[in-house]
Amino acid sequence: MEMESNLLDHKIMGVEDEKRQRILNAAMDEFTKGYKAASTDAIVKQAGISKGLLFHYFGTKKELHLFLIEYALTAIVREYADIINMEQGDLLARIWQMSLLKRDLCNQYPNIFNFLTSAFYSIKNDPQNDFAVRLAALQQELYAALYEKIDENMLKEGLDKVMASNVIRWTLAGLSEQITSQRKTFQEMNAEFDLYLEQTKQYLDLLRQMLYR
Amino acid sequence: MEMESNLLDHKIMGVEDEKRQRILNAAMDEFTKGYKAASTDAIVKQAGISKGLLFHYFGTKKELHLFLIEYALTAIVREYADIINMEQGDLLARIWQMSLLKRDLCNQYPNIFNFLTSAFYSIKNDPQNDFAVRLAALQQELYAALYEKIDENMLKEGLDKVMASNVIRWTLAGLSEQITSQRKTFQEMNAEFDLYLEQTKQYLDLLRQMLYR
Amino acid sequence: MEMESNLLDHKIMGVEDEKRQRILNAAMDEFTKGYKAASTDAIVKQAGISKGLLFHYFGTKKELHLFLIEYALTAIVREYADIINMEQGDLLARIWQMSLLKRDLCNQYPNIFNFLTSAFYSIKNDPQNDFAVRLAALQQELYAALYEKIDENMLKEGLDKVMASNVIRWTLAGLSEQITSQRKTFQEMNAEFDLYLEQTKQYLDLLRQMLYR
Amino acid sequence: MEMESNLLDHKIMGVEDEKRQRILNAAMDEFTKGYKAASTDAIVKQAGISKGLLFHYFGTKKELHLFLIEYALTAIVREYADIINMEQGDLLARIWQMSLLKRDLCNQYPNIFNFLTSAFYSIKNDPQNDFAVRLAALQQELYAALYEKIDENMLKEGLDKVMASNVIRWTLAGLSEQITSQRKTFQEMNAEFDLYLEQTKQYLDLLRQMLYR
DNA sequence: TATGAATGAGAGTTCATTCAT
DNA sequence: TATGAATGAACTCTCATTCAT
Repeated sequence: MEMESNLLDHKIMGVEDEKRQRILNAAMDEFTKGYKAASTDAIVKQAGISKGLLFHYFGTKKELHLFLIEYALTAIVREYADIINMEQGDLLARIWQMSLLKRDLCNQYPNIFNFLTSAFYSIKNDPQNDFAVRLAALQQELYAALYEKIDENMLKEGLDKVMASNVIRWTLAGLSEQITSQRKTFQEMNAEFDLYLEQTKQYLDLLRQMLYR
Repeated sequence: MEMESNLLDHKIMGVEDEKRQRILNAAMDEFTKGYKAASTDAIVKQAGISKGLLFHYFGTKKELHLFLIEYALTAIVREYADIINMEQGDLLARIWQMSLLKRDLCNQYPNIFNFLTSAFYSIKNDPQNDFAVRLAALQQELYAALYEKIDENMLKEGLDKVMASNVIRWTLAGLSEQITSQRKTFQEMNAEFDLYLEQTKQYLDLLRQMLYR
Repeated sequence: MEMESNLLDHKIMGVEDEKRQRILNAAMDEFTKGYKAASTDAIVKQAGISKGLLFHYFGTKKELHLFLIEYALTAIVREYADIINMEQGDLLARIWQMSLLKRDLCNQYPNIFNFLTSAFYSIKNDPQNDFAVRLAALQQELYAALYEKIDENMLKEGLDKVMASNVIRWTLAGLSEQITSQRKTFQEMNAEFDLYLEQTKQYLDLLRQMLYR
Repeated sequence: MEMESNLLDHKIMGVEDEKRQRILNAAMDEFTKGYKAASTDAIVKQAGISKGLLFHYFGTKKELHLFLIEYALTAIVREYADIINMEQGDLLARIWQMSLLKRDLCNQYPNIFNFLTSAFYSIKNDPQNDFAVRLAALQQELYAALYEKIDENMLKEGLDKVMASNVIRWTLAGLSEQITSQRKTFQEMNAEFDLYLEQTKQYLDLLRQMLYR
């Protein structure tokens, strides 16, 4: 996962922290609607900057979108780096660690996961975008790093490793989507984070009973 | 599920079958990109009709979109009606029945499931759309009808009924999305349907082992 | 001079004559200011059409510009075709023929010569435009066809053929520019055409005395 | 020719020589593209100063343009002052003197003649610009001073004085434009200056034979 | 003086929608 | 019904100009 590439060289990285955060979050929020449906007007309005400045930083709407995707992926990879590198073969334990870390990430970028889901969707359906291939590869790599390092010996006899990790992944994804599907303000989200953790725990327990020896 | 409402009164229903099919499928294909990204030009081109005719039938792009959603939901409900009404408490068995029926549905409307997924997504993220509430309710109702009629006695002791059905639902959704994520032509899709069924069977078996007594 | 290429295949050629004329003339007028300074708003306003239609016909402002250049060159070549092909070695006589033909051309496209002068200028100063090379070649070819077929025996002893034709060309160009430099409405221009011819005749006489035996 | 007006009062004149030269030349280069096509960004970049400073000196892009025109005209008038005032009635001899002086002028302002040609063009085609009238007058005055003081007795019998000076002027203008039409770097231009002089000499000889007794 | 980040009016372009035929 | 040329509001993007430092 050598993502960090040259993100740090980007113009926007020279901007003061608080402003950058405002711009990136405004853009993530808006792009969650889908690339085409997102309006640069809405972004600058929410970020409290002028139209010109956004394009001064990012050149085009498309470049902004691609930058955001790399930025979000990088942020996640950085946040989860320890877990990714950990030798822990207990996938469910690793997922629990990840859930705990989510709070920090969502404090900084409340919409980061919804944005990425939407971005993968947008790009998948844009056949002209040759970035799609690279992005799919990155996503695959991230999934592999997060979900596939699983110790087969912990699973019930005869359980297929890949199928098991898929059931786990899809269940967690479904739960996550169910919870964020109701649009919330940032405060509400923070308030409910404990609820989210509680539910995650319950599903992880269920999956543990079902899949582990 | 009283979906059929007044769909039959719609102008398009008076059009000859083959042409209607062409129009609806062209629209589903295009709207799968997302509402905003879909182009009415592309729809009429693929359907082989004129711009004016499309708007003669549907009034506006938005009405076309909403009509399509109701139409697709209705088609699914009609196809699955027997299963929905069946007293069969074995959810996994019901899902298997549903999978078998999918082939017919996809023969008529190759893109119907992708379209609906995309449509729910588009509408969820469009706060101005007051149809969103009604649609979410319909979706919820359909999920309840399809996934929640489950005989508790078949589940392992102490297993929460709702959680179990969620795990099942999310797993099947994940599988479905994984398979259709590679864009295919219609012929390819048909060819691989058996593969899809085979995989579905394996996951259903796994879920059965996990969740049933 | 095989200019006519595929101009006739262009969308705009399918439009009714009078409207096409209006659009092309409006565009020539406006582009005479220079490419950048020309406003598509001004063009559609003068042509009495909508913004959308202009872009429906030509795609982009740049394509419109290039189309106009080819169109204007083609019109001139067609108008002067007989003269170009004529075996007449008396350049001054040929130029007089051309002057007489100008009236028809300017009746159809009042600004065609000013537009072309401006267009060559715009393109020469746009280093990114790879059309520049082809255009310069076309211009060169046209000049050669019009000005360089000169019978050396008619010139005074020892007179360089190329220098003589240059003096003629530059003098006529200077005269033409002097006359059109005062912006005129179409009616005025037509009214003064006889004046222009009169002056042309005088300069041709002068050049004849100077250069011919 | 009372051109110098209040140029010396202008802010820019207080700036150190070398820097002023850099700014004026950068602006001339850029404005040669035409007023609208010229970018203030490109000017400051080439001049090596900041955006703010340019506007501090000149107020607006338009003021900069007008200043440059007056500045360039003044520079030419100053350079040619002796020739203008000289009682020499031999126009061709005067033009030869002017050609020799051009080298110095082009050493200081490599693009000055191209800039002025372009500037006259830009302003002529901008009907809103009320400076156009005054500028045309200035240009006319300069032409009169340079080209029209011609001793009729030197011309061939019956030759119209004005027509003769026009032929001379237009021929020289055509030659000049032909030579500078190929974009050159400053070094190249300097290198070819002798070539330019050689050609000028040839055309002047030709004109002398044709027009003089 | 000198900077360059920031602005916003205005430009080119798109596309859902209309309407004469 | 059926067409597709025509419209114009809304979008992305540019660039002369301002201003806090």
